Amino acid sequence: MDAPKARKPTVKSVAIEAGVSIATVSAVVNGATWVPEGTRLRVEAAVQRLGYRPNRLARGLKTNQSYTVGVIVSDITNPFFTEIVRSLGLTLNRLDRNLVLCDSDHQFELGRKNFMMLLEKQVDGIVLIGDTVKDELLAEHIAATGSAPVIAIERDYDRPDVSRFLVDARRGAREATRHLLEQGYERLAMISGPSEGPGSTTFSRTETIEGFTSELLAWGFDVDPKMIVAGNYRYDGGREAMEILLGRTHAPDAVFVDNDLMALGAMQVAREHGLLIPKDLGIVGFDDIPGAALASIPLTTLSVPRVEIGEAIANHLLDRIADPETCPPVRRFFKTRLVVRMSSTRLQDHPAKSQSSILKQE
Amino acid sequence: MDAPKARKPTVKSVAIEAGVSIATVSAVVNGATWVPEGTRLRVEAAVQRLGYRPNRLARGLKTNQSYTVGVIVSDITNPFFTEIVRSLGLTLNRLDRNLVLCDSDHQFELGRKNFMMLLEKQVDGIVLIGDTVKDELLAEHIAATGSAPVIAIERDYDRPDVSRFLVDARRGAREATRHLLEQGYERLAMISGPSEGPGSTTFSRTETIEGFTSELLAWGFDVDPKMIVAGNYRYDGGREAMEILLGRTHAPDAVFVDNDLMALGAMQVAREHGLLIPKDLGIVGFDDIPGAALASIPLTTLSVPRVEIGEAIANHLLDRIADPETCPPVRRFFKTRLVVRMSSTRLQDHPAKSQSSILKQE
DNA sequence: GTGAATGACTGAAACGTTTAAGCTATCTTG
DNA sequence: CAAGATAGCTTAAACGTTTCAGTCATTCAC
Repeated sequence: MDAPKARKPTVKSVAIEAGVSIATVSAVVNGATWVPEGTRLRVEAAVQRLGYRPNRLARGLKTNQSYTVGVIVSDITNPFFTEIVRSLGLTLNRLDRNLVLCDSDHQFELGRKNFMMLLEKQVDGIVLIGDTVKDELLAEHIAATGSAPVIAIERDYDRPDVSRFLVDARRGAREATRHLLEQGYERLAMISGPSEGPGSTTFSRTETIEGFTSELLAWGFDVDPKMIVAGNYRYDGGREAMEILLGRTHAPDAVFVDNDLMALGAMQVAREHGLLIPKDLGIVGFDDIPGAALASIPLTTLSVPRVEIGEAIANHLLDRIADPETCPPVRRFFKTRLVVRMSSTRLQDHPAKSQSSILKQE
Repeated sequence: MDAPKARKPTVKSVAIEAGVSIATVSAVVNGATWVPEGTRLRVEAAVQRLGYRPNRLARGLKTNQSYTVGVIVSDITNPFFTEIVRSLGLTLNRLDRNLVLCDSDHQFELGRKNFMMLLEKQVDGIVLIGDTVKDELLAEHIAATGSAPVIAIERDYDRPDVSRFLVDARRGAREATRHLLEQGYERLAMISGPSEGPGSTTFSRTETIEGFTSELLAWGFDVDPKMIVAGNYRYDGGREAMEILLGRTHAPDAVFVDNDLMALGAMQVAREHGLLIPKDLGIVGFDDIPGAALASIPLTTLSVPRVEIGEAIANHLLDRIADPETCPPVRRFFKTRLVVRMSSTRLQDHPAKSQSSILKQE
């Protein structure tokens, strides 16, 4: 009466079509070597004819591998994270794996939900970007048998069983601070990550603060804790922090900011206050997101090898998945590179420097 | 001798632990109503004790739903796409679904690979962002029985079975063009998407060109096809296109650009050529990415409701998954909103306008 | 010409779920 | 009190794979 309610083709239908057993079909599909040319072609023809595609869910159930890795990122909108995720995803795709993306929206609660979900989905590995997954969670679930390997970036979990891919933020911070001092700035301030809640436990936060203060001390300055104000790693957080700094009786003449998003916000506020950049105020950011170079005043910043990090994570993860024994967790560091742009170059006679205040608008 | 090689707990282990059948465990886990308080608590206790978490792969295999939707995006790095994906992902998470992200890197070949992979992974739905998935592919695989619903944005696939969430780019383009003309610009040019290859079949590309030309014609200008040059929707493409335009004997005094990334690139080139923006050259972009407002000269652009689009996609997709009959594919439009900033306001006496050329640097 | 080895293939169990159908004891109803 | 309904549970078959242990010819070594 009506068209035969065709179901999706399976190994079974292919087997029947090709006149072999399902085991043979499976062998052909998975490229076993023992199948002779003749049968192989017969099976392949059947596959073609029926448009058969293996069901990866079923395969995963049997082989206990989902060929999927999960990523939990606190905010995919942060260009720094976006590029890492992209590089990671492209590399995984190349290696025939998929990436399920969870944005935890800076919330512990979502981070938790995402983490659970990924485990239930039997992901082969988990990449944590940001610090919205608390370590209790990790403790609880890595201890469980057969857990997927975990790689964290941006957070130095104190567990030997999670790999950490970190940026040498302390060295970077010292370099940035030194640069500002060399440019003749004298009242340095810093805008860092939040002091509590999500973002407060990032590796970068503590390390940059230490780098900043130790460099200042090395130059004989003393460090006023009031000059280190907490932001939230977002644009508006940079704005708020800068407002606070400019409200101080002894306002800074330079500020080192823990990420570019906040640096951009801070810069904007400074200009709204009528400050000339870099003359009245020097700014150095962190991350070197695309927007840094394109800002009204191009932003001096610490560049981080994002593509390299993404690829390294993917490769390490797959190595660990393949054989956790021969590939133990690592704690690897990536170096930053100071990219000097206009926002901090008071000494070199930059053509635009003296007039930059004219730019302030709105 | 050695520790009992504990496996991951399953319904079975829970059943044994609680002294009931696996069917009962399943019932409790899935919140069936018929299980009396007593047994329910007993089972829940067992779940707790063993740390049981259902295996979603197995569940998916049985129920034929993976609780996962796939996204293929031509470049997640484009902030416009990033925000849509984010909104989509957050909404899906809220509805207890995951999102597997595939970046096709502007390549048809990757788009194809990703599409196949997603189908094999039995995703419940596919969202196409960009045009790296060719329609032959869709034709071939949607025709197949039991295919997942597909939603496209940025590309108006000519198939009644795919939902399309589009931006009313023509109307937007007309509004942008009118705005430029009202500001007194007279030699308008346009930078659009690529004329062939990936990007060339986006809805926006043809629609903006039509909107642009029809508005010009309505004002009595005639349209020189040479004044519409193809970019690639990326920053560098905007730069190249602008170089071409500025090389023309009759260089334009205003340019409407099909997306902000290219607009930013174009703006940069114009300034490197010593042009004053908006005095010598007016620019209007499309998308209103965060960077647009923060650019050296804040960019006039057409704002698109990204968060709303992401949410709408998620909701529609889940409706379609739940019941394809009562929820047929749709073709929905979203309106743009012209956000006027400095890059195009020649008439209003903007404080910074006359000096903006000073800014050019590097 | 026997036994072993090889080549080509198949049967069936298993992976962890869901779910329809069945079963038993108790409760209702007339 | 018989017949049916219901509550509370279990059995077992699926879902689409992979894979291990066979099977059955054929070939090979001696």
